[in-house]
Amino acid sequence: MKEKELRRSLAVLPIGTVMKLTSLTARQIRYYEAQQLVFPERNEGNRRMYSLNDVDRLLEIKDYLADGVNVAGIKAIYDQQQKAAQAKATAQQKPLTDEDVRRILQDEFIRQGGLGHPTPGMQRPL
Amino acid sequence: MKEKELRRSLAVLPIGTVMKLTSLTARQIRYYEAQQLVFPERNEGNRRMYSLNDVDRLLEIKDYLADGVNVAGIKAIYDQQQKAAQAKATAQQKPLTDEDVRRILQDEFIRQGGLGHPTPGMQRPL
DNA sequence: CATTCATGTCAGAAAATCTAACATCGGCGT
DNA sequence: ACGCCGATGTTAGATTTTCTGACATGAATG
Repeated sequence: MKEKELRRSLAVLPIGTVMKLTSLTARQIRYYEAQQLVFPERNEGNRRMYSLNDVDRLLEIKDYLADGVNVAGIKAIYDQQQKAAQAKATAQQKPLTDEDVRRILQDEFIRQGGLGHPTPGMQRPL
Repeated sequence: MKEKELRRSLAVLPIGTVMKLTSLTARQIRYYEAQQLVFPERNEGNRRMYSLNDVDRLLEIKDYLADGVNVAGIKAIYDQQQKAAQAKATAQQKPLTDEDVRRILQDEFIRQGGLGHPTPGMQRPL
């Protein structure tokens, strides 16, 4: 079940796609980031890249706002959650080793090659 | 299990992302399309948009090529598969109605709002 | 050696995204 | 009523990404 989590947290979506998936405007999405509600990555060219988890979170934010919760409230909720999660993580140390991550990355979603640009000549030997 | 299929076939990835996920160059990806091995969608601005299924297929193509199968061979394989799938589809008619699709779209991945841009004022009534 | 296949590279145009600034609009306290 | 603030709209100019089309190349092959 670990590769699914990785997949969902891979930042692969540009803001245009996220706009369509959430029906939010770019303005809104960037504003929520400025308010520390989402934390998209940036690609080499400084463009925001979102994961499926980010999309989920944006949809959540939209729900909260529609329910009358303001941005500060939402941030408080997330800060709360994060503190709880952190405590839990501290409890059960070392749940996933670097070795695990490497193995997973070489798996289905990113098979032979994947994100770590291999040298151009790299090919399965025979 | 149907929404997973939909998710995987949603065209949400720009070519830059696909390049990273597959370690293919834009040139290669476009060439495979010209050779009818993949069929990305286009967005309103004519940019290619890929689904996770497309990524899988590109990784497959990469494997085939590494194994010495040329593009014509790969195309033959896919044409074959498609013919088989089509026959099967003809056999069991109407496996998924438009209604089903609509219901699924309104579900998890694209929840309230989703792709079908609702009017700006649209909000859950109270 | 001339072709063909798969890919590289380049140029110019168009689309997408970025930041920063200013505008608007609804609610709310005074 | 007034002014403030939170959330969003809009615009401008710059930068990045992607597009198509053309020409180049290296390996294999007849």
